[in-house]
Amino acid sequence: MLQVQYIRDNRDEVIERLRIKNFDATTVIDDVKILDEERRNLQKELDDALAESNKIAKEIGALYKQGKRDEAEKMKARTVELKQLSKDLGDKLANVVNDLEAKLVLIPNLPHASVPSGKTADDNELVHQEGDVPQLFESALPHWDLIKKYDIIDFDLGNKVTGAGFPFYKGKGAKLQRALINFFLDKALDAGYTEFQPPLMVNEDSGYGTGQLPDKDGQMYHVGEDNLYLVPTAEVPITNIYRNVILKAEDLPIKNAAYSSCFRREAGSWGAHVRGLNRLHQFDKVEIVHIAHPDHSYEDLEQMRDHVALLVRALGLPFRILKLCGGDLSFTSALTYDFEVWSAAQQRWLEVSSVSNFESFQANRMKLRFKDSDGKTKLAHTLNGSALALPRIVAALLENNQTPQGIKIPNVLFPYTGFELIS
RNA sequence: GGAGAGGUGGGUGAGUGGCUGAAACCAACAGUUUGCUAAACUGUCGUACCUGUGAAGGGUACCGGGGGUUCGAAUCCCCCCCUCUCCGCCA
Repeated sequence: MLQVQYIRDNRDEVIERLRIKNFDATTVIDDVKILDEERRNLQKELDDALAESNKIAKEIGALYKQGKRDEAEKMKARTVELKQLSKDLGDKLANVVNDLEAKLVLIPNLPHASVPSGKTADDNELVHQEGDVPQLFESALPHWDLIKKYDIIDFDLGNKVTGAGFPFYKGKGAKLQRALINFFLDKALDAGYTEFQPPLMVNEDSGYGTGQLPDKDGQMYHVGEDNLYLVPTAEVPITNIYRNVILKAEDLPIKNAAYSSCFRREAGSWGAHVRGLNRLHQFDKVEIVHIAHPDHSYEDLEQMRDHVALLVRALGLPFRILKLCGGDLSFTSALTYDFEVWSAAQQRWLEVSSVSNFESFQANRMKLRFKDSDGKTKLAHTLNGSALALPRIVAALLENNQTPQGIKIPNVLFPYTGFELIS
């Protein structure tokens, strides 16, 4: 969430920039200003009342020591009043703070100055495209048929054992998964990332920290018995490592990478366009997370973008990079690049990575700060991106690389798969 | 699952009702000394909010979380959470 102080000092600018996200913030910002002023006034009154209480308590203590019981008893009358007063003020203050918070969480992150205006995904800006679109032979199949033909991924078994969206990977399909994960992780290590294996369940505080809670709780699987959530992405545990932490400036940037299974309920988002591997309840992903100095976070973003491009390129997949327009940008993001690979049999682009700079939006919520060289404690910037998400990469690989003889594995994966063809 | 112990500042750890936002030590930072390193010495050394706003200064809150007793709570009482140890079970 945004910092109150920033809103207070830059009202018009905030409203103006949020227009890019097609968000009219006028009312909520003015509410925030009013509530914030109320909060400060109440705070002052409360502090004054408590200060007087403290002073009297000290005097009473002193009087008791001198044996002046009567005088002490007399002073107690005022403390009764003050106690009631501070209780009332405290209650009022708590209410105002609650209302203020409730308003603040409604305000999206400010888009970066370079974000194009626009309403839908059609307005996203194409910033890069490379690779040749493969020409498939006559009897080429979409991946959901290929996986059956070669018996490498089994949705029916998943349906039987768990339910829709939980496939089994078998034989060379399973090996291919493992190969991709290891390939992605090795590349991350080459690029200077620290590898983590995070817990696959997180507590409530972590859900709030990265913003899945309170709004998007329906998207996570909840283990009620222990009040834990299955991670929708490794971003959640990896970023929450730094919740309530004050780092040193020289620690930045922190670059972490983690492979994890990801669990998403995807309630209400199923349809014809999400066949096969296009959308799953459980999938695998390698995630990269940066904690960056505010002055350099956009350099980090470019670095991450380059890293993801390197991965897709190495796999030989035609891809394009889009800069999301204001309307398509997520609530929490300031700037996002989407990576899409061409899926030859489906004849469509599939999103395989989303690389975002959240600036201090997440950091403010989870109190992720650092001590800068000027001695001041400031909010850090958080960034993350997929590097990469497996299922759609697999879908594109299968479709694009199919030949009458079988599916060709990209060269870079040979050392990991141990085979060159799925036949 | 059973039994017990415990949660205090970056760390160790003192503190059982007012003189404690918190001893001491360690770490860290700055400086003095120094051919270099080390050592020694000196100083600084929590966070948030309000006020002031160039800084300083002042006020309030925070000793796992919440509530209560009291003029006054890290300290007493109640509830909750978490961690550790031993036993049992077990990948």
